[in-house]
Order: sequence, then C-alpha cells, then structure tokens
Amino acid sequence: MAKRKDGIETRQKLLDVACDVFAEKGFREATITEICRRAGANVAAVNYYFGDKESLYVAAWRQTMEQFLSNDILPSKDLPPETRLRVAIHHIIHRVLVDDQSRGYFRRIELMELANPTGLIDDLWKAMIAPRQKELLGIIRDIIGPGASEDTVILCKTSIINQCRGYILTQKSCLESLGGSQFLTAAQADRIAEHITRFSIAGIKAVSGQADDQADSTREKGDGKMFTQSK
Amino acid sequence: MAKRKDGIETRQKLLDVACDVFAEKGFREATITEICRRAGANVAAVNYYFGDKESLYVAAWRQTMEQFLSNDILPSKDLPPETRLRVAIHHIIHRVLVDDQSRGYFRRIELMELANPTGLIDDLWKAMIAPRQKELLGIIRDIIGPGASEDTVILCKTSIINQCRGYILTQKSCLESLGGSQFLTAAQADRIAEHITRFSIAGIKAVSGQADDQADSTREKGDGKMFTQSK
DNA sequence: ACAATTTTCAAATGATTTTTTTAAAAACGC
DNA sequence: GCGTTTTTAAAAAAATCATTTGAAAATTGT
Repeated sequence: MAKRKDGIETRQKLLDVACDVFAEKGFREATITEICRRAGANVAAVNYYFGDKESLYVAAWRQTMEQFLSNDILPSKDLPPETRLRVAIHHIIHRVLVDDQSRGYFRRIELMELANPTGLIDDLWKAMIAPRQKELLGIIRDIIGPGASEDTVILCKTSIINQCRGYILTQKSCLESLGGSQFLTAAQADRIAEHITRFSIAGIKAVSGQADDQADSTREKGDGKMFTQSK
Repeated sequence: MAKRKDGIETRQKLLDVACDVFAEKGFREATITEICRRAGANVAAVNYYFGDKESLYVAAWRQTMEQFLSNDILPSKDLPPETRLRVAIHHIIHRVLVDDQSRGYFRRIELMELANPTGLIDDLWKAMIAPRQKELLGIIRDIIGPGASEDTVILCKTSIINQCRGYILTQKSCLESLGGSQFLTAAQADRIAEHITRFSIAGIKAVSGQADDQADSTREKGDGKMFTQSK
C-alpha cells in the first residue's frame, strides 16, 4: 500500500523546523523535544522519520545546502571582476539578512558548526563548498592581478568572507534590540552589501603589492606558503 | 583568623581554567566537572568558592575583560589616525592569535556569547566595551573625514571588527589541520594584522563619499539613521 | 465500509550527565 | 595544638533528553 501523503508533510515540516533550531542553537543545544514541539509533532516523530538526532542534523544540513546552491547566481565570466564580486557579496548578504524563507540558514548553521564543530558534516561541506571558494579566489585574482602572492589572495578572501559572516552573529542581538522583525529590509541589506563591496575592492587593490617573497625570514615550513586554505 | 593563601590559589586556578573551558565550549556546554578536573580541584570547589556555575561564568568574564583592558595600549592621539588604526588592529589580532597566556580569551568568549547568548554578562559588556568602540569610531572618523555619514563610519567599524573576529572562528579548525600548536607565530599574526590594516584603510577611504542623505527613500524610522550601534 | 498500512500519540524508559550538598578529613596559620 | 579554612569522596538531588513502546487514530486502496 502507498505511503500516506500527510506523512511526508510532517517529515518536511520537521526538517524545516530542524533547520531553524539547529541554526539558532547548534547541534548540541538543539533538542528533539523542541524541534518536535515547534513542528507541532510528537516527540517520537524524529525517531520515526529520521532514526535519530544525528541523522536529522545531517538531513537538515543537506537540505540547507541544496537550497543554498539551488538559488545560486553564477555571475557571467564576461563581466568585469569587480561586478562579479559585487554580485557575489550582495547575494551572500541578502541570503543572510533578508527573510526569504530559510535561505539564510546555511551561513548560520555553518557558523555554529565552526564555533562548535560536530564533525558530522565535514565531507558534505567540503564537497559542496570548495568550488564556491575557488570561484571567489578567482574573482579576487582577476582584480588583484597576477603579481600578488597566493597568500595575499587568500587573505583578501578571508577579509570578505569574515565581513559578511560577522553579520550573522550580530544580526540576532542587533535586530532584537531594534524591535520585532527578525530580518533587515532589502534596502538595508543592499546598503550593507554595497558597503562591503566598495570597501573590499579598494582593499584588494591596496594590498596587491604583497608579492610572494615578502617576509622571507619569517617563513616556517619552507613550502613558500604562509597560509593554507581551510574553512 | 586570616584566610589561608592556598585557598585563593585554588580559586584563581579555577577561574583561569574556567576561562579556558568557557572560551572553548560556551556556557552551557562547559561543565563544572571538567573545569574542576582541569584545575586539579574537587568538584565541590566551584560551589565552595563561587556559589554556582553562573557566578563562576560572570567572574570568568570579568577577569577576561580586565586582562583584556589592562593590556591595552592606547595609541597617542598625536599619531596619524592610520597609525592608530594599525596599532589597534595589531593589538586585537595578536591577542586573538598569539599565545600570550589567556589574553585571547576575551574575543573567543565574546564570540560564544554572541553565537549563544546567556544574557548573564550584558551589563558588564556594555559598561566595559562601549568606550573602546567609541575610540575605534573616532579613529575611523579621523581617517574618513567629516563629510561621511555616521552610518558609513559604523559600517567601517563593523567591517574591521568582523575581519578580526572571523579569525577566532577559523583559528581552531585551521590550526588543528596544520598541526599541534594552538596559536600562530607572531610573524604570521603580524602578516594578518598588516593585511587587515592596509585593506581597511583603503576601504575606509573608498567609502568616504557615502553622505548621510544617501538612500533617503528607503529610510525607515525617520531618525536619519539606518543603523544603530549595538554589539 | 473494511482491512491493511501508515502515522500519531502519551507515557514511560533508560541512560547519562551535571549541579549541588554533606559531613568528615586534611591542611594551614598562629 | 587549636581554631579555622580548605579539600575531599561520596552521594543526593535535579535536570535533561533521546529513544522506545504499544495502543489509538487516520488514511489509503479496494
């Protein structure tokens, strides 16, 4: 006999709420009890549909990633790199700060995972995010020119990512104190994104003189790289 | 009769370890059991000296803040603002990334508190950090000139803080993958700080054209400010 | 309408963990 | 050595939480 359709509805509701709660509290502080309560389901529902909490977490991550990637705009390679950077930054900021149904979760769950790693989604993360990081590095390289060291490009990427990422943290406390709404207006997000864009383009150009042979005496491992890419 | 001096030693050890553990795990995931174990004290010690876990947390925060502030170098007002910014950034990054006995805790505990607020130290935080924020805003104002809007100054401050703050997050996972040492060398931290400084000075100058009457149509509250200062 | 199956539910289980207390023993200052 | 402070082991108490269970309810296909 076929499955009932209210079943998958509950399952989906559970998954959506799980994204909420994991994004808010991280894996360990999120409880099945709360997830079920907020989903209007019985405590047993998670175990019925997902087996256990860990599997629910992985499923929530997967859904969040898929939403994140599916809404992705890849700026055409023909555009000048400054424009491509602008598009990328606006995109990140909007997803984080503007309420358009759960698309901001990715960055927030990522952050919780960074702050308190569970290790449950490392493989998933690497597979899906590595290409995106390369894309950003490529844009920066195009702006900065071939003369700059790879270290410098990575530092620029980190500066940009960190600028955006920071808003995830302050979002909650900032906005709560302003009043009800959990998200910024599109105009406010635009203002922030535009700021980060201009700030960063100028920043990139200003540090472009950092060639690879900078600071030779302090080099450690002898492989010519001071920093390696990680998360 | 006078108090025994081994008593305050234990108390101090407890407090130091508490900073470690709260910085690593945040309030809720830190346990008294672990703190006492790592301090080489009995489980009952925390309750004996501090009463309960919450009081220990507040005490740990207070100590961390005081260490943070006591080591503070206030760059002389005579210096050009670019130099003062450089000093401030180097200072933050060194405290976060270089191992000089627990001075980096402040930023890490702050981060945990931001990611998962307990609300226990809000007042403390506001009282001690607000002046420092003002200092940074003043430096930026000096660089950017009187023409720029207050919003723009705040956005610049946020860009700088966020660039620094991000390294707290990636520090752990980054460095673990590189091998044992929990901290960067001073030279690596210098490189990062110098990058952030140049990047940001250029950034500030690039956005200095953002006057207050930008984006009037999207203004919300009518108080002329798009953003208010928070954490 | 009925049987088969899926889903929901309340209650309880079980396990683990963690804070807090207690009362006695040890260590210290004088 | 005396009085006090500190430490200790053990256990009590409290608080969670994930998970299970078995029965009830709801849905589906016939």
